Amino acid sequence: MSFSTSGCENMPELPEVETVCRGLAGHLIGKHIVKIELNRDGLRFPFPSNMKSIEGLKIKSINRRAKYILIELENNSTLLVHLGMTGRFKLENLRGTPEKHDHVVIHLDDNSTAVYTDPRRFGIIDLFERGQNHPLLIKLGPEPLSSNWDGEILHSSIKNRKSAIKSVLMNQHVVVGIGNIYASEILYRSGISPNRKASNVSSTMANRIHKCTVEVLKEAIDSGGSTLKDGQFVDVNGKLGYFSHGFSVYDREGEMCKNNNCTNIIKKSIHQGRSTYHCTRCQR
DNA sequence: CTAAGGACCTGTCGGC
DNA sequence: TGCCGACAGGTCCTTA
Repeated sequence: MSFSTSGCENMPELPEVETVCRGLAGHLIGKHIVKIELNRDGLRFPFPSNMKSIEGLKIKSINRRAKYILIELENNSTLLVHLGMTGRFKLENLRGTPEKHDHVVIHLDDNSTAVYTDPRRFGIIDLFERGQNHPLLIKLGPEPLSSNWDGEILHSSIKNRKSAIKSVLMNQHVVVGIGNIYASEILYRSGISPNRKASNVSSTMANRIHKCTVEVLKEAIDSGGSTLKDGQFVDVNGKLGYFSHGFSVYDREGEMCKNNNCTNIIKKSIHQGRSTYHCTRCQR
């Protein structure tokens, strides 16, 4: 029995990474890593030379920081994983036929495996010791769903920025976890144009963005979590979460605004080379 | 410090 | 059918 669905794309923003973490946690915690199989030298960065040192260690917990998955092991080691654009995990009770982009296979003591697959190889897998600060984690901004972030903090961190609010929301130094899809979704719900200069976002607007960010991300996590629970498709992919959630504006160019009294058509524009979607009437 | 653009990769899709 | 460019959900690095 395999727990992975096949042929799925991956879409890792905070809710998807959170869903992956929960899926991994349910299957990995308490097990020992008997072998780690590396099928290439690295992904975006070379794998650390001491990767084999985690063989024999027990998996204690799995946490998320921003879009990073942190697999905490015995011996104070932490396996850090970033899914990039196309990374995903497949959980297999018995190792199936290797697929083309299966780069890392974690073999567990019950003969199951967790397989990291990533066609574009923008992902990251690294190892670091607790007490150390991993360089990729140091400069990250606050977690959007924590008490370390609110409308006032957002307002003060963006009030001098000249870029469009959409670009700033995706800046992981300002707040973590928001990517290209949820940036559009959050601003739509906030009623704020993605083109608005961040410095022109008032305190009131910043509070609205904060509230809508929390709502949008939590709803997405909930829909991802519900797909994990049904047992039939215990998938650490995240696609199911997106599917059952549905988007209000993302990828809806030319379609009707979903706001009840609005008959406008969703427009597509480009910020920093990334597609943005919004309603010019509902968002100002 | 901020902002903009290129770079890293493969796969897919639409147009000719 | 084949080729070619555009584009895809991330983020680091360089340059101004």
